[in-house]
Amino acid sequence: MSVRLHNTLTGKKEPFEPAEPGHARIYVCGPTVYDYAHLGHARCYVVYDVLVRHLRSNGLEVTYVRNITDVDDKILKRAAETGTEPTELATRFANAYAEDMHRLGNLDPDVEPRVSTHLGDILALVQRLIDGEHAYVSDGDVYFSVESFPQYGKLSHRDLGQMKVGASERLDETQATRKRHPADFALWKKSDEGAWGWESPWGRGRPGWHIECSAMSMKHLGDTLDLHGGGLDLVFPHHENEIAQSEAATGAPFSRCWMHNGFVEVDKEKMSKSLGNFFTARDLFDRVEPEAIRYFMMTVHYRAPLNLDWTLDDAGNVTGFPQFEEAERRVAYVYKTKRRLADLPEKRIVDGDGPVPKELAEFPGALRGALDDDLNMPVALAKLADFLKTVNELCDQAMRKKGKASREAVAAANRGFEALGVELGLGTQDPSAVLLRIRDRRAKARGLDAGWIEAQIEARTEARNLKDFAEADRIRGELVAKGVELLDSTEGTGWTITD
RNA sequence: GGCGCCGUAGCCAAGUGGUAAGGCAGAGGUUUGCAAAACCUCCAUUCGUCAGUUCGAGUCUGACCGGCGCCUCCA
Repeated sequence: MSVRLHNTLTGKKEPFEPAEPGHARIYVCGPTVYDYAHLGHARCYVVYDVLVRHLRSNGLEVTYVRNITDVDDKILKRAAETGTEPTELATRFANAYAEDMHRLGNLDPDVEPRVSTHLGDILALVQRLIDGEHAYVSDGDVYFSVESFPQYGKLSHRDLGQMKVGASERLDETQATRKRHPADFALWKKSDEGAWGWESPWGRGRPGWHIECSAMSMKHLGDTLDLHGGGLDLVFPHHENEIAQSEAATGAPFSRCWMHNGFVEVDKEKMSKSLGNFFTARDLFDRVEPEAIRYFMMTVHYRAPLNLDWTLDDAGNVTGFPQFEEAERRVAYVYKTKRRLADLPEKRIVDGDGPVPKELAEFPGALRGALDDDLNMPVALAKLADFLKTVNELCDQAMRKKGKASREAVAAANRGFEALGVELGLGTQDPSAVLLRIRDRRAKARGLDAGWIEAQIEARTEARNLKDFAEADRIRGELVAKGVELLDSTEGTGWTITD
């Protein structure tokens, strides 16, 4: 089975085959580090993380490059507003970003190039475009001439003549007067004396937004990439411009496949920094297990919009995120099931006893099959639901009086959890640690003290031992009223917090 | 004006032209001192509307209604 992906360039699902058999070269547009990563970023990078994991599990060697834009006018602006040095600000948010990515369970890219360390490559590429008459110098700026690249618009399927110039009402008037064509875009922007900038053959300045990705991707992956990814908002102009400048420079196709993920939305509107309607990943980490955020990102197909809901109190404060809470329950279910399986007593496991349930045996393949089909993560989660149900059934059976589980079935279940981690990056943590963290976070949110709860449980256990069920139920009723759910078992009484 | 996306149960959400996955919520049940957890059963004759193509359409075509994105800040 081969991986099929939707290619923005052709608008179709196509088999993904790297130019060099067995080795995929992938570039994903990373963030501009002037603020914390929000849920839109989280979604994007979880999507490409799953892609890379899946391609690797299919036996491909993957070189995954994801840049960090640490030189940009937004950084400059934010630095000025906050009285920070631009470099310092960028470093701070780049570090925070790395931490957020780790908490989301994303693997590190193989290369994480930064604009600040690739100025030489950028200058060389700009010069090459000028030499090839695809770019021109204008009053200290350098612009790419879109008319010099007849295929301009092929990615976003638009025609230069039919685009409404200034439709976004964001025209830069200074630039407009320096351009030959309104769609020409800056490769290099003039910086004032003393302002953030670098020396160049055209004077002191800084790179335009698009040129960095061309320069850095070609430097680390060569002239032609197998796949280039990013958010849907990058199709135009960012990726269109990358294609134009790269292909104009090299004459080679820039990327063989283009992949774009849909937005996280709020009230059906795109979540974005400029609209101010965003929640940062960190805001959410305080409320739910980071893995629940990762899980939530997989509940919708990556190209479809993902609408976010939350609840408010009378004062308008955010009280909760139902979708994340549901995702957290599912993540807890994954770990509870994994722990049950691991805790099956050895004496309950017997050799050669009965067939392995097909939901267990077939799960790794089902997971791969779902991801092969344009990274269909919702289907992968549906297969996961079937798998977990069957694992619990296996455990239920084993734990019944005189119950047994076959060693083969247990082994198949373990292989299933392994596949889950490899493919989706879920369920790889220590179950008890995750479950305890979830419980403690919820208890804290309700202002409950674990010591007090456990003292209550002890009192109840004593009452139960004396068969004083009225008292035992009274204590439990009190705890339930506070959101504490008790779980009696042969090993004692555990507790969780309802949400 | 141009390009593109979406509309599936109370909610979320998959769905190669062959007769509606999965999750949440809800209803019964197994289990339990009672619960919880876990498991089992049930829960869309129907896929925004109307036409058309087809033996057959949620899936293809057209029109319409409703929502959204992009057209040089964006993941």
